[in-house]
Amino acid sequence: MSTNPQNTNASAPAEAARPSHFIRDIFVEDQKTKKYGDAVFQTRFPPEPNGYLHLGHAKAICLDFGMADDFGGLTNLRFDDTNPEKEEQEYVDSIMEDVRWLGFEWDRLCYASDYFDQLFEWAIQLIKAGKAYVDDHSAEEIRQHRGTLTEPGENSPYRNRTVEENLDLFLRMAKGEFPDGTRVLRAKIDMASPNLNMRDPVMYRILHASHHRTGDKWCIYPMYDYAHGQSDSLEKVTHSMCTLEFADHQPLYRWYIEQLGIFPSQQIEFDRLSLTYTLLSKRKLLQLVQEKRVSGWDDPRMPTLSGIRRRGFTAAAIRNFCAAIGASRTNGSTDIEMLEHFQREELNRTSPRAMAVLRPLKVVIENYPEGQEELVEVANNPEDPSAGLRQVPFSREIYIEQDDFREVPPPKYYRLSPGKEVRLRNAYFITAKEVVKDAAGNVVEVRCTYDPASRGGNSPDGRKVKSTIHWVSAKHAISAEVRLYDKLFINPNPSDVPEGGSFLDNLNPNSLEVIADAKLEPSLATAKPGDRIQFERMGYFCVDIESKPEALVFNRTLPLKDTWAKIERKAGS
RNA sequence: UGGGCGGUAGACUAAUGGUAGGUCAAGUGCCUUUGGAGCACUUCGUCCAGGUUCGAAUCCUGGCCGCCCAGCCA
Repeated sequence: MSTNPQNTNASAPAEAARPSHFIRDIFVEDQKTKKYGDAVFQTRFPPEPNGYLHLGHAKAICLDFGMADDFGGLTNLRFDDTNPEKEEQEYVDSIMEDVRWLGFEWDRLCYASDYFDQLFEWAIQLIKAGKAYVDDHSAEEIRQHRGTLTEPGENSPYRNRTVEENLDLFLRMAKGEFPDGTRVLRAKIDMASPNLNMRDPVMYRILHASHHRTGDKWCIYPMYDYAHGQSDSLEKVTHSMCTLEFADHQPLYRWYIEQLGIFPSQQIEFDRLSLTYTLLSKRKLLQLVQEKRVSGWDDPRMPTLSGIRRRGFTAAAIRNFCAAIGASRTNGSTDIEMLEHFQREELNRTSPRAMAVLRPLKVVIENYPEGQEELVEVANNPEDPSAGLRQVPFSREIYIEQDDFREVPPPKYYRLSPGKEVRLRNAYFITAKEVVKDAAGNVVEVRCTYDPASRGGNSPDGRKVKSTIHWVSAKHAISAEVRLYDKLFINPNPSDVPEGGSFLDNLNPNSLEVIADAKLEPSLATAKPGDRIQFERMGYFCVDIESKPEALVFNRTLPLKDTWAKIERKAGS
């Protein structure tokens, strides 16, 4: 079946229960009425290999493969490669990788280009039946004859050519006798149809372009509408799911199938995924890549599957998210927080913890013996005792987060400040005594004392402390580059721009902050690309693909929820 | 303005003529060696107007609002 066992986490709880939605209802009904007899349900995921897959495709993939899985059916991966000018092998490779990463395996690998011969034969059949004709009009002339949304189109003067003449011309088109754009093959339907797709749609255009799979065999290529339904039909696809903008194409999808008398696949349209603060348009994502607004298709800020994978997102979280949003026919916009929720839910459960100080502030513990060091025992994951324990070195000089000390604490600030006591996680209670400042008046060091009796983090006298902060022993710390990623856009709807503006105006100038020299606990020295770790109190991170043992690089996947930041924000506003 | 498709809390989504429910977000409290996590509680909704019905989010009529369509792209 389609779920790839390599990508399912055996220890993970069952994925979210399948909520009902209208597509599931159709499957249930078709199963009940045995609409397709004893044949198993067949679906397909039909990307055009002209870009990288993104979260919108993840929704489609989960629906195509997920529905088939749930009903004992099969799913094909089919590349919709009818336009040689935009399609490349690089994209087909990335698409296969992404589908598998998401956790799915196709039954058959197909290409629309596999059907070029059959499609050509069917075109001849339609010509012979008087249902298709060669039009000598230019693209411009065809457009002029198409009419408008409110006015019918006009018949082309070439519409009534004889079958013989159409056949001759079409064959010569295929032989390469005519230059690009000089003729097309059109279906003869109805130029007065209120549905513009039915106004004698183009079936074939002349394109002297090399195709990534068929090479130079063809110089005419079928249009999407002429290829898609028949491809579905050839693969015996029972449920052909696509997005809402194709609803107007359904009459044409059915027209070709009916005229040809072939297996009747049914098209079902659902709403495209729209996410706040996120752009899910291949064209615009391509622009970001080409204009180098991001480092590439796999920039961790990109909503591409390769981007969020590099960012540290997990396939299971994306699947759970897709299950939660379901499918409908309403166009709305899902809060990005929903996606982040499912990601945090999984990472909280599965990520080992470590201590890392992103913006170091030196702390000297004055009453801790000079030269002394010790190992403290720390849980790898408090959510998962089976993750075990590790030893973390402690010594007289440590780093804490700059944010965890305030010389003048604001109200409700529980962390370190002069005279206040806090707990160093898994280590000791310390009390701030005095600060050391540089010439500019910045605090560069905090002098503290510790309570030797509080080892492990509890005082025998039962004394409570308001806050626990993380730390790293200065002597043992390792350095790493940490990349803090934030939303790529500042506007919930990146496409929402004033007249004459561009979505680029909504780019978040602070979407990436690089910390060159973060201080990490030494256990992180062996972290490998792809490893996911929670830096305690800071967020979920993963080791970047560029990371090397001597030059570690961590990406922030998501910050932890930050209640203090919320309090501060409210106090500030 | 022709055609197609839709409107359920701030967001997404159930309820298929019979108690408007779930998730996210927001808020309050509890708990806590991550201001994390967890737990409990709370706020907030059927686009409008008529009609059918014992009963309407659901069916009917009429409005209003939103999205899609005039590529030899998919």
